[in-house]
Amino acid sequence: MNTFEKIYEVVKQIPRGYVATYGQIAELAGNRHWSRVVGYALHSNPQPGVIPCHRVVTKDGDVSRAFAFGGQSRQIELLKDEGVEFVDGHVDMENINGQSVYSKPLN
DNA sequence: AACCTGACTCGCC
DNA sequence: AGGCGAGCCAGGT
Repeated sequence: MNTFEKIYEVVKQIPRGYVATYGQIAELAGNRHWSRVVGYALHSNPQPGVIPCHRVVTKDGDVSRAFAFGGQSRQIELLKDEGVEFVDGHVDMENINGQSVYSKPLN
């Protein structure tokens, strides 16, 4: 399984209402240094509709500025619609489900 | 075929 | 405290 495959697997397992950071995904995929690759992998987005790339945010909880899916606003709306708390235009990194962001087990 | 760049993040200086 | 470099992979020029 190549790097992209792993990344996609991890991203696809992000539960609704949660968000994951690039670093988190990279780490779960194998190496935390893949954060950059994670972004690129999502950029390719080979399987739209299957890979919830809108649930992936930066470590600051901000959506990617180059989100080519309808704009950051669109991504934020989607997340809000899933129950993700937003504060000042970014994901509430401290209060999602009472936990810290996406601390759910990703296996 | 080699080099550059890109949806990132962390550690040093 | 802010800025810069390093580490990863794939696709385009």
